[in-house]
Amino acid sequence: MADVARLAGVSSQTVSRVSTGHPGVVESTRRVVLDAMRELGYRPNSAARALKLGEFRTIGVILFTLATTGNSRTVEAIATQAALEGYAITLIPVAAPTQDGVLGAFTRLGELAVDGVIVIMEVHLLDATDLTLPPGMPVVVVDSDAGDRYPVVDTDQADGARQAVRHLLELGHRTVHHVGGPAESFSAERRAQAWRAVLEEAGRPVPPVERGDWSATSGYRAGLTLAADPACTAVFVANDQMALGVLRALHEHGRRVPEQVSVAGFDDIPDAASYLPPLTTVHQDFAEVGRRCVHGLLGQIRGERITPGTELVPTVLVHRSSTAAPPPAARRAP
Amino acid sequence: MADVARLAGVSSQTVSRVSTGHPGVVESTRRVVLDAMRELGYRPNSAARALKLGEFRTIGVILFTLATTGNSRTVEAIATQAALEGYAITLIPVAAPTQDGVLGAFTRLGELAVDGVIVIMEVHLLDATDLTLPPGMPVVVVDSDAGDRYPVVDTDQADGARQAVRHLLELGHRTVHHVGGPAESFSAERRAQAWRAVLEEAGRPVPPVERGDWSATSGYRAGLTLAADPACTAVFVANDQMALGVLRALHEHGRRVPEQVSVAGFDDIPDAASYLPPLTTVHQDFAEVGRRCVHGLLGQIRGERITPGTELVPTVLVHRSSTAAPPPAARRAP
DNA sequence: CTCCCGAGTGTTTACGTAAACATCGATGAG
DNA sequence: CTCATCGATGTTTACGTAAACACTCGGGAG
Repeated sequence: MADVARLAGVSSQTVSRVSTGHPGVVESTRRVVLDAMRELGYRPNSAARALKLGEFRTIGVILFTLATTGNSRTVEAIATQAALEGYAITLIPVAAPTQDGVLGAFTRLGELAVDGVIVIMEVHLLDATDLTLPPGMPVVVVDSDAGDRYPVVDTDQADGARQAVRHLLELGHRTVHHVGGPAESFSAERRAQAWRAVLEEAGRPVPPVERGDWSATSGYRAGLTLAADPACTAVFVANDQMALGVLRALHEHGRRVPEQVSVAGFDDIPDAASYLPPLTTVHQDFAEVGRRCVHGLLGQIRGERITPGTELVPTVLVHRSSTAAPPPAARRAP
Repeated sequence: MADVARLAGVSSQTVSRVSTGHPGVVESTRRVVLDAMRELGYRPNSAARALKLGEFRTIGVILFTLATTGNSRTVEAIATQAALEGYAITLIPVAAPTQDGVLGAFTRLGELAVDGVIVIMEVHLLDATDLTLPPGMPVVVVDSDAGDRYPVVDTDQADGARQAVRHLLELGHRTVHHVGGPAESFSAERRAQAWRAVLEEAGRPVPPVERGDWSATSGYRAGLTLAADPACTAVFVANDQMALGVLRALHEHGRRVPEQVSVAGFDDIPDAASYLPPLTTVHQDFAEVGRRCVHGLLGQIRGERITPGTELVPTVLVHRSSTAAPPPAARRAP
């Protein structure tokens, strides 16, 4: 900066004013400074700037994995929105979904140059670990029921599940089976709860839940059990990838979808439209989740009061070809 | 830090020595300082540290999107490996795959606190834009043919494609059709070139290439054309998601896979094992790509000489159920 | 006993920036 | 003509840290 000032024949403070876009610099001076900057290839040192300003203009994102569609799309949305607001994103991967792993990530966070954190993680693990967020660190949580302590942004899991299950009941199915996500997942839990609630409300029997780990392979395993049950005419699967596995299991056992069995998923990943058959599923608006996370976090960073509570992003059921009325034999007597 | 020093009754320099783990501090002193740190909730200011040391211990990653499996898995591998080395990852999303978008990302990069960059991007766009990497900024490129100017790490696209096409020929198919990725993609281009080369080498006819944009939907469109061509008995698709679309198109037109048409993909995304039928595909080792990127970049950061050239990560063909010998009528006369 | 050495700790300084304050010159009102 | 005012620019300072150097003190060699 001093070099630029010397070359431009001004003080370093004027260079600073130009580089931060402050007003009160006459156009001719500004031009000279910009030329000098270009000539010397000057670029501001962000460490010094951060030291001076006390802020990094960076947001940390703590998560387990980018391998699930939901996470990677949420992160992308967060990154895009943050960039729009002039913030960068620092990824803090948790090595393993264990207490130690989480603890390690939070320790690293403490040493990291971030103004706030977005935590994409089941709250169970947050609780199990006696992690200490650096005091005063703004935080927003995704995919968790920590609404009583932190601001939480999340997809309206329950409503999405309700829409899917009601849709299947309205088609005339006597009841709806469920392939759930891992028990530790709060999203999975809420989808399962809503499924159960709709069935109970309608006075329908509640079949036992099959469980998977979100992967297509685990969905396939669950599907094998369902395919063997002739009473099963409708399945609500907790995500699209497991639904893919369920479709495969049903297909391999000669149970046609949707003629004999209806299948509905959750997420509406792009591939779902190309499944065999194209999947009816609950569409999640990941971009909106990302947007609200960043908005809430920047609010805190700018000093707004922290308001715990959960912000829900609405979902919408996308009808495709994997759901239909049950075969006549299985139809419920009126 | 001054407060800690006062409480511990030592100089701030001793606090610094403790916090950076320098030797030459006697155990008793160390303990007192650590206690003081804990009591005051001290954590080092990374901006000041970065300013003093002239390094941020952060790597920037520039990419278009996390929506493709390849990108998100590569990023995850990079993040994990970087964390192991004590580096954080800053994501720099490119708003739009246009020159302006790329330029914007590189401009932001200039102001960002990073010690080096990993660019996950087609080199075409790098070239089209007159972007200026900050001089002296270490860089590693993925998915590009910039090997003459930058160090490049990439999957061995050509060999993977060769394996897939040869496998199909060995099964007895007269030739192999191809559904390629977008023309701007270097990966897509190399897969297509290798496909063509194998066919020409074997003296087989080279059918026209169908093109998609990596999405399942675009694969479906390409598949519709192929399904209408009775001479088509084998297809090599440039990624698994498009292969999913091709499978759907073939299925809807009553062409059975693999009895009538064989399909091979590229990527080996986890879902591919659950397609109908499970997909034969080329497995990419994204984790290894990420590892080598970080390794190469850290080498540069530590001052090793830059060695342009491409490092190829091997691939392996995974045999599943979507490929088989062609129907007798289509079999090639010996 | 003296001197030197080295381990342990303290003091000084600089990293690059921007806020706060100081200065300067031109303009317009009285 | 003088002086207050205001816009443009310069000077000083502090942000929190760690390297470089300085100092102290105990112990061993001569």
